[in-house]
Amino acid sequence: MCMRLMTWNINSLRLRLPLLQRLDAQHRPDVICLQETKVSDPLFPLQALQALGFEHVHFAGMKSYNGVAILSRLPFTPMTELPVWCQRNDCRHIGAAFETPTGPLLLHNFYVPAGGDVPDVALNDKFAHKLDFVDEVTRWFTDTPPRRSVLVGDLNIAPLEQDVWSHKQLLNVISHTPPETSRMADWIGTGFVDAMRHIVPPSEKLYTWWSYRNRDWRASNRGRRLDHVWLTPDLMDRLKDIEVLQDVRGWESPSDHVPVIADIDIVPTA
DNA sequence: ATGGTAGTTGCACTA
Repeated sequence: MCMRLMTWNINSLRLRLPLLQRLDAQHRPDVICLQETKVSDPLFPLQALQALGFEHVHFAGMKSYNGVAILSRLPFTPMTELPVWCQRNDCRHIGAAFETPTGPLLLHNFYVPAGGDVPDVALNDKFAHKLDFVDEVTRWFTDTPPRRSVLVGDLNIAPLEQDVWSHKQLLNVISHTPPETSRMADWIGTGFVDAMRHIVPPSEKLYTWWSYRNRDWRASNRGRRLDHVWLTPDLMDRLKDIEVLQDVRGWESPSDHVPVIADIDIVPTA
């Protein structure tokens, strides 16, 4: 038996509820981690999600920007002792603790700051915030090394050459600059494995995001892998498959990110 | 060197 986990930057939960319903019907995820819900907590569409079968829901949202949510058919305990990153309560991280037949499983759902346009911390506060955010998170995982953990989300960094459509042309474009990719290496180095690249070799192009600003995203295919699934090594033998749902980018009124599904076996071996 | 599109909001901001 597998836990089917989906992560998706939905870019407005209320606007794209119909897409979420369609995804649910087609893929039946047990747990969904959403980013950029863009809805304050009092306006969160809890009943619509519970009607889909997600009885257990944890969310942190604000007006207009950011916002993360975990929707689950399985019971979990929300993490309540997580740090406030960069002294801002801007709704970029929540977590959940599951009990499985093979032991506990901790789930982190992150929305890392995008970082603006200019890759210079002296000129761009948003870029400075992005780097500071990753530094703080890295320090925290260094101090509390992850065990039996899954970390997913829109991390807004494409770390490898084949995670972008043109390594050379994007080296000075935020999401693929050396200060970002080196920080991501340090972050994952606190104790995670890049599970997507365990399934799809690093020599192959792999994207989860295509800009709205390209007229024909499929023809130009100028994508980036900004969304990630990381597992601690003690869970890697439980990873059965990962799938990037690229077709969803071509659905009616899509998000600019597509969902990623991970199947994790949670039943004891004989 | 620039502009291209989308969501939320309220005539600007973020991505």
